[in-house]
Amino acid sequence: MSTVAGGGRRADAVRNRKLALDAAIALLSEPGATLTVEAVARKAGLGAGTVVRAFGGKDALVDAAVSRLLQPVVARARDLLAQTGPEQALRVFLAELIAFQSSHHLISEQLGGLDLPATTTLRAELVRAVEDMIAAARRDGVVRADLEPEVIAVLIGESAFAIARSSTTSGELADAYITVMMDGLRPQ
Amino acid sequence: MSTVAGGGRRADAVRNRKLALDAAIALLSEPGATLTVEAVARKAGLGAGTVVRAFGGKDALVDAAVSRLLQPVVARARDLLAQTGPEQALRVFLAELIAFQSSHHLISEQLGGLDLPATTTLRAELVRAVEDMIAAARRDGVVRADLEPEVIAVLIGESAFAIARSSTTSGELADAYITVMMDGLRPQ
DNA sequence: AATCAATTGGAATGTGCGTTCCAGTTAGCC
DNA sequence: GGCTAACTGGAACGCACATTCCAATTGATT
Repeated sequence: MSTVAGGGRRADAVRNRKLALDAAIALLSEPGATLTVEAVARKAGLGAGTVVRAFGGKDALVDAAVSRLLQPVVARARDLLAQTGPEQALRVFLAELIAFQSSHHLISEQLGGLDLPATTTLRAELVRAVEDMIAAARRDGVVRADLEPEVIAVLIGESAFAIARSSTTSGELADAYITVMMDGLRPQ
Repeated sequence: MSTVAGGGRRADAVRNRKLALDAAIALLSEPGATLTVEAVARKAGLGAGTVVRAFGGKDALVDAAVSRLLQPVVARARDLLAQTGPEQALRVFLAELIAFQSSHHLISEQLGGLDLPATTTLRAELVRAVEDMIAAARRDGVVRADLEPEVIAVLIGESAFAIARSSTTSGELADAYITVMMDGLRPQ
C-alpha cells in the first residue's frame, strides 16, 4: 500500500482519493452501473482528472476498489475455517461467496483486460484459503483424497464465480450448485 | 439463371458474405485474436464497409459466426444421447464441450454486451439437450432425483464454460471438474 | 456492347472511452 | 496576510472501434 495518511501529499488530495475510492466501490455494488472514470468522478463530486491523478490510472483505481471489497471475503474464509469444522466452513463460505459475487457482478466484468496486481494477489489468497479448507476436510476424511486440494480450490473458485453471475435472481441455482459440489467432493 | 439462393442479391455480395463469415469463424478460433470489423475485413480480403453491409452490423456477424460454431456442438449432444447410455453421453459431452470452449474462448468474451439472437437460441437448445440427458439418466436411476433436470442443465452450462476458460493449458482442472460433477450428480 | 442498379473499398464520421493539459484555486508554511 | 507549490475541474486530446458515405467499379440484363 502506498500511503496510510499524508505521505507528503496535501490534505485535499488525500480526502479526494478516499472519495474516489468510495465512489468506485459504490458503483461496483450498483446493478447496471458502468464503471467509467467519468461515472466515478460524478458520484464522488470530483473532476475526471482528479480521479485519475489520485490513482495514476483507471486500472489502479479499480484494483484498489476491488481488492478493498475482496479483503473481508478472504478474512471471512479464514475465520470460518478457524471457528467451524472444515466441511461446514466450506459449505457456508460457498454460499456467502456466491451471494457476494451476485451483488457485485461488475467485479468479474471488470477483471477482463485490466492489470490488477492487488486483486490478483487477493484472489490467490482466497484460493489458498479454500485450499486449506479442502486439505483440512480431507484430513477429517470428509473430502475425497484422489484429487489435489489445490486443483479443487481452483475448480471451486472458477465455477462459483460463474454460478454467481447467472444466479442473480433465482438462488435455486446456487443451492443446486452447492449441493452437487459438496456431494461430489465427498469420498466416493 | 441469375439469382443464387440469396433473395435477389448479386453473386459477389453472396460470395463476400461467405468470405466474411469464414474469416470471423477463423478469428474466433485464433488464440489472442481481436474480433474487430477491421480484422475480419483484412482476413477476408474485403473492405470494412463490405463486411458490415453484408450482415447489417457487427452483432449480426458475430451472431452468425458463433451460432455456426455452436451448431455441431448441439448436434453432437443429440447424437451422443441417441447412441450411448445417458450417463456416458453426459460424461463424454462434458469433456468435448470444455475442449471446444477452450479452443474458442473468444466466444464467451464476445457474448457480453452484444445482442445475439441466434446464439441465444442455440445456447438454449444446448441446455435443453443436456436437460434431456439428465432426465434420461434420472430415469435410469443414475442421476439424483432431488434436483430438477432443468436446474442441473443450467448449472452444467454455466460452470462448464467457466472451467473451460481457465483450463486452456492444464486439462487437469477439466478432469477434476468432470469427476466431481458426475459424482455429485449421482443419487446420494 | 451498352446500360444501370447493385456493390465495393476505404476515407470520413460518430461514439465512448482513458488520459493529458492548463488556467485558476487552495492548502500549507513563513 | 502573503507566497508558492500542490492541487483542481473540465476542456482538449488520443485512441480504438463501429458505422456511414460516396465516387469508382462490376455483375446482370438487354
